Amino acid sequence: MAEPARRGVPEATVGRLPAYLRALTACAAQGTTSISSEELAAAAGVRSAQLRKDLSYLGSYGVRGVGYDVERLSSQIAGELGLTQEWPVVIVGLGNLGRALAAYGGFSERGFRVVALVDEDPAVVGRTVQGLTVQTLTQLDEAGTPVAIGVITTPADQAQDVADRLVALGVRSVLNFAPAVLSVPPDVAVRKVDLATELQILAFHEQRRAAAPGPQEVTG
Amino acid sequence: MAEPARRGVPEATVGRLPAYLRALTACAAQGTTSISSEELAAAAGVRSAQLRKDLSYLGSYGVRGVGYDVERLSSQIAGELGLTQEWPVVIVGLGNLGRALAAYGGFSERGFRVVALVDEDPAVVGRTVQGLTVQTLTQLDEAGTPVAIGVITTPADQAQDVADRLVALGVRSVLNFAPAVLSVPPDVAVRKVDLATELQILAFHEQRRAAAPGPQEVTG
DNA sequence: AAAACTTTGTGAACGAAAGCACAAAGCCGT
DNA sequence: ACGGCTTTGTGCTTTCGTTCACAAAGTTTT
Repeated sequence: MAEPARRGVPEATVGRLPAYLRALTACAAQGTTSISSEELAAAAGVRSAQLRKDLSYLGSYGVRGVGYDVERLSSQIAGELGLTQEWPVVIVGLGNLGRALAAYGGFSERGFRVVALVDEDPAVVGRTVQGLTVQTLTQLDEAGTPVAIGVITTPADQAQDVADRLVALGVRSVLNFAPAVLSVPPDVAVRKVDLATELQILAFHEQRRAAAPGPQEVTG
Repeated sequence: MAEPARRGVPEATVGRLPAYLRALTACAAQGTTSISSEELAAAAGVRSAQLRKDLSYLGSYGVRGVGYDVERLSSQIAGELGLTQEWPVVIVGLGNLGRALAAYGGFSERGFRVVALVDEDPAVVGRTVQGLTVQTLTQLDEAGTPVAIGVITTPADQAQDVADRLVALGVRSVLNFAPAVLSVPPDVAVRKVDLATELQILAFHEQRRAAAPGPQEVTG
């Protein structure tokens, strides 16, 4: 097991690793112990050449003529994604979306634990949601709870302020659901999920279909 | 106003148009009537050169030495995105996320109207949520309600079946929140929003920080 | 009216990502 | 042990996206 030359996994590859991991997990659940790049690629919705190239960035974990060991590749990817440890997550903004996320089981399922819920509305602060007492950002700060990832589900006009305070708290990874452009220090990672944007992109294609016939696939 | 040579706006550009539109709307609300590419780019979180190139795909709507007319550019982008008409949306799957989306005001705000809510759970079917009666996919089919965009918020194992039935219903744009790879005909547009994937990508960067110091920005 | 200044629009350079195609490497049957 | 078969890993090519840098085009000042 030589040290793989992992100088820089391309961002596009990183974006696909979760899909590979999910497909592998499904395979393992079915009892499959070995899988070819062709099969795994199909399960993950990519081309086999792309899958092999992606995996090559992590090192050589396949066996020529056979394929990949499901168990081995799973733990390799999980390790690469940092899922061997639990990351503490705070959800800021307990509106409809924030509450839905708090209730979502997908967090704990794989390496993430919601350790705090934050809102500034006095009508919500102090209440218990999903077994956690809702607190203010100030209270979270004073409590000194370690937090790695911040999920922002506040209205857009509060998002920047929340982001600033999260960064001050030591959070260096932010998942932003608010429709706002966040400006953060360069060592902070921000990912944006925006429902309205997605719908508008779909509307663009819907609109174009009306004008110019001819099928076209759209990938995320 | 010559016909712009709009043979193919790049997908990457389409993905940024909503952000531009949002920034322009904010400007208009502040009373700004004209804006330079530099300012608008800053508001949208991109480089000015990229903004200008993006806009150039839609045609020339700026004035050299001055900038862009906020009102004019807004309606140009809105038209390009197909936001001049209302798109009927159906939400399938009324779990936590589905209900949160149903309650979310962001739909109607800009050209989208939720016309139906669908679930297969008998305990939910027939109930009224956000002023709409929850129905089954079969009922939706029989009712013949026109639907352009389908939002899937079911568990992963039901997503493909739902997608198939939506496509059969005439839906050609799908927004998929379920962690599953959907296979659809080539003329159907699919966009995927996956919380777990986003968190895992953040975990990757969080993990890498521990190993290799040195700041790096991450864009969505 | 002409000079000075500002900002757009875009050709060209650059870089990242995707896809192709095949040699290398391992299995299996004889 | 060896030949044939399968599948990986990867150099090369092509496509796509971003950034640079500047001429063209407009505004403002004198």
